Amino acid sequence: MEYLKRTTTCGALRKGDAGQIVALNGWVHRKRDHGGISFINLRDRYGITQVVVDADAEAALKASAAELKNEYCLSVRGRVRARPDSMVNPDMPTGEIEVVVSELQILTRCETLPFQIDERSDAKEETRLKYRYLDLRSGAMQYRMRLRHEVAFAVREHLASEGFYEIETPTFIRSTPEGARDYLVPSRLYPGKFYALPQSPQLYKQILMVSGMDKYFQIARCYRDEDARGDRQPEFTQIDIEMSFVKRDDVLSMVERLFGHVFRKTLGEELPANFRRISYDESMELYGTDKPDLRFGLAMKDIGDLAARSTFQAFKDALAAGGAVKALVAPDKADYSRKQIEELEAAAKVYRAKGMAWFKVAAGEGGAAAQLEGGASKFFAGEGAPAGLASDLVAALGAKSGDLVLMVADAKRKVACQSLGAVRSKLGKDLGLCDPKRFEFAWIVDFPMFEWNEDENRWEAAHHMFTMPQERFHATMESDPGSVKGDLYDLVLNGYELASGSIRIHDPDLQKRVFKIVGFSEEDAQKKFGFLTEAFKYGPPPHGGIAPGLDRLVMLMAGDTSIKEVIAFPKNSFAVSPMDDCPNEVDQKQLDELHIKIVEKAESK
RNA sequence: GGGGGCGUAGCGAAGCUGGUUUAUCGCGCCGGCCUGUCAAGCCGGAGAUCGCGGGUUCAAGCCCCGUCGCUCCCGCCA
Repeated sequence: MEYLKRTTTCGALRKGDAGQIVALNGWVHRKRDHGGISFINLRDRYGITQVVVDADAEAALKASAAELKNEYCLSVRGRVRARPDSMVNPDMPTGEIEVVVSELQILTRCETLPFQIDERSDAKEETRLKYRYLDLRSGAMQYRMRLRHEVAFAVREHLASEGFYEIETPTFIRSTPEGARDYLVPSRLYPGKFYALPQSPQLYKQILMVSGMDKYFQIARCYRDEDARGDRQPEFTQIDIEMSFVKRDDVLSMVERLFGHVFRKTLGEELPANFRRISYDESMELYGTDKPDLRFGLAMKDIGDLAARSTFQAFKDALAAGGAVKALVAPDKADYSRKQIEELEAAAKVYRAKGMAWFKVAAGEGGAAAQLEGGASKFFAGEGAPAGLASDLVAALGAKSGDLVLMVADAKRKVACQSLGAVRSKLGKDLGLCDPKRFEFAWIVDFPMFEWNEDENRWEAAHHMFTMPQERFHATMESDPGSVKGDLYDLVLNGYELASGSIRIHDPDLQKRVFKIVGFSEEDAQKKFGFLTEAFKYGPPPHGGIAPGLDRLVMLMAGDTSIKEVIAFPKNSFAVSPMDDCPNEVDQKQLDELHIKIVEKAESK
């Protein structure tokens, strides 16, 4: 049967349209049947319009209306009517009008839903993913998909305006070492050989610079076979960018302009022209992480000197072992219960802290210096503690009466910082300091170039092997790899790493030295990256780039905490798609063609 | 690889220390009433092998063992 095609959408009609005859297509969002009269909220992507089957409608029409259930797909024709003043719904954009139905077609029917499609639906993620097509009908998901589209569009708009070319790179590439596990694609034509799906287009974009493309970008799908997290999926999308003849600050300001445009266009939000910059070392010392949430302060302090004067053996041992003692002031939280403090300690222990010490600050009597109370106070103010230590500590922390002080010591400086940093994050959340409507960007710069791998007893690249070591370290690179800073930068937003990038090495000799430090022999380099080193023999330009994560960006803009919310068809935490039950077995014939044999894992115990 | 949490009707939850029960509640669903609702309202109804398997017990949704699934985190991963 020919269906009645819409003349407008469910979000379009206003008071001025009264009197018009219109046709609408959409889904029954809700129905209210009053016996004589019935109201149907008809929904499409553009909005919701109330359509009315009046009491004096003909019998056949009333019969059709009586049949309607949620999510039936309809076509209706009717006259737009201004609602009487008392019946205007100010919460609906179309609330001043309704459509009086003269013709109603049920296009398709809908079975009882597995969950309700509205703002109140609180179905489990598992169920939502299985019926993703229904979940995507909800207003919240429609908003997320629209925002994602608009962000991607604004990215293209802005980068094109700055002269970038969008260039596609292959998704079947050769497997390269380092980084995450690759997803592999077997080759039918070449038995025993495999393509890999790219973890990122890193090598291609550098080669495009050698090709003189000058400014490249791509909204690129990336694949990493690692365990999922709230902000991680096996496949995800990066706004991949690379530029020639630039230095670090050129890349940073380009990104500041890009994000400024994107936030202005999509959220109407004005970002600062420049984002603050924090060195990696400072970020670790103050916030215990390289991706601090800067919507709140609660910065940590180093109290090593003061802890050394205390009688707290655990602290002194940590310091003697070359570690650190870090402290954090929770303002006005002296009323925290034992249980609340234990919950904070649990957060610290996740990052391998052995414990968390604390004390409360109370007013001294008669204007005397502040008193320490409870927990570890006796080590600073008790018997045997040096006179004045307590007040020195309170002064150094800038604490006042009524504050709670939290401390973590560890023989490893990083463990102390990360653990108390986790406490800081939890405190920020618990105290409601993480307003999802606020966007606090920062650049983290001066990352270490190399990290010592304790298991393998060797240096490895903290970022990747093509990162430029900062020039001031070129002379001492081999003698002291640990102190070399790379020309590296991360963009962080509200506690998430939003982008990561670097200036790359374009000098083949320097590249060889870096390979050597991370134990990558010339033969290895030749075998794995031969095409790149070969390309770099032919006049490569100085270049650098960055790759903001589109999923995380949209997630934060939408106020979500999982990128699954802003991906149309995500995988669950076990890399499975519950809707289509993927991954799944394939036919033996397909395996045969690919020369692949499945070997059952032997039962081991 | 490791740790925390969860699994009770289509959905979301409650169910105390194992026992006065026929496993409770809200939404949804089915039937009826209702002319202005917009999370409509009122009356009635159906719907559950309490994830699965085993064990302890006079008695198990609740305790024990195993197993499957989901979720968050550490590791891993830029």
